[in-house]
Amino acid sequence: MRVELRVDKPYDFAQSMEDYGWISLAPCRWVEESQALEHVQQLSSGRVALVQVRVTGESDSAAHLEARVEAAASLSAVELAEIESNLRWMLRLDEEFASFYSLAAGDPLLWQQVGNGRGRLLRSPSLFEDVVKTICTTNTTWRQTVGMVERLVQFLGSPYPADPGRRAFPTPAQVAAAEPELLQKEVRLGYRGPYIRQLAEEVATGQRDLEGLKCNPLPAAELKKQLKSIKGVGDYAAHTLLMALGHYSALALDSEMRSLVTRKYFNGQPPADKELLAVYDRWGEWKYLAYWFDLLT
DNA sequence: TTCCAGGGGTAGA
DNA sequence: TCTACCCATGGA
Repeated sequence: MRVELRVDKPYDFAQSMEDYGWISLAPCRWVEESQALEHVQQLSSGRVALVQVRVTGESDSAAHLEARVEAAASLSAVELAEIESNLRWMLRLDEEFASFYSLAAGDPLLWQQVGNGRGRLLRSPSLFEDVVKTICTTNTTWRQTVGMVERLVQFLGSPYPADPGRRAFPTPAQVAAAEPELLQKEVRLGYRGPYIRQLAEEVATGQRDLEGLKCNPLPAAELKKQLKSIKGVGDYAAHTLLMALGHYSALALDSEMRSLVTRKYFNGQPPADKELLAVYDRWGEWKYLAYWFDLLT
């Protein structure tokens, strides 16, 4: 089965996949030989599919992608539509970057980085998955983050029938049903375990509508307030998640940003946070992306 | 041993 | 609003 996807140019698919660490987190995987994003998805029907996305061509104004879908049995039109919608969200194919590009065009160094179509940073199909992954990046190393997410998927996610070693990201109900001891001793989430389990419970019982925030017209400040009401989500995580929701006006200040900005703009002398953040003031609504590609430069 | 990683919760001022 | 202190885990 196949799903066709179209996105306005400029768009550099392979580079965009590489640009955000989520590509290294289960159940995502980059397949070098075929230059494809591989992803295991559990659909609302409960069925699990293996999806491979790659570029097939381009026209004057658009890039064309194709997703090959494999599942135990053939999927319904509704299920394929869900996969298409998941992929459009994950790759941000419907986000508008024109004003970012026109601003970036005024900065030769940044333009050199993003002009060919970067900026559509990878995200997860559900906000639940992005919140959990983001909490797993706090106060730890990237290496441990990769391990925590991998074990969450392996211990709790539903298997892809044809290759049970591949699993989908666990649903809120699956995480909520997990024994706290499993999250602690096997998944090794550390003190994050109770936060993640509590969130899963809130979402699974309908107490918290996370996915409703995805297409919510609320201003960023209000979204931030709701995100910060999740235990384990502070300023850094909330700003990372605002980025996931398509709001780039807030910077996620972490040890990495601190060290980059201190080195690059303050001669190695650590500035106050206010001063540090002010470096990107002129980018207004696009601060996050301006910083992100400054980091990758 | 101690420190600290792509921080955050809590209590006390 | 700001500050100290605590929090699991694992590598340096």
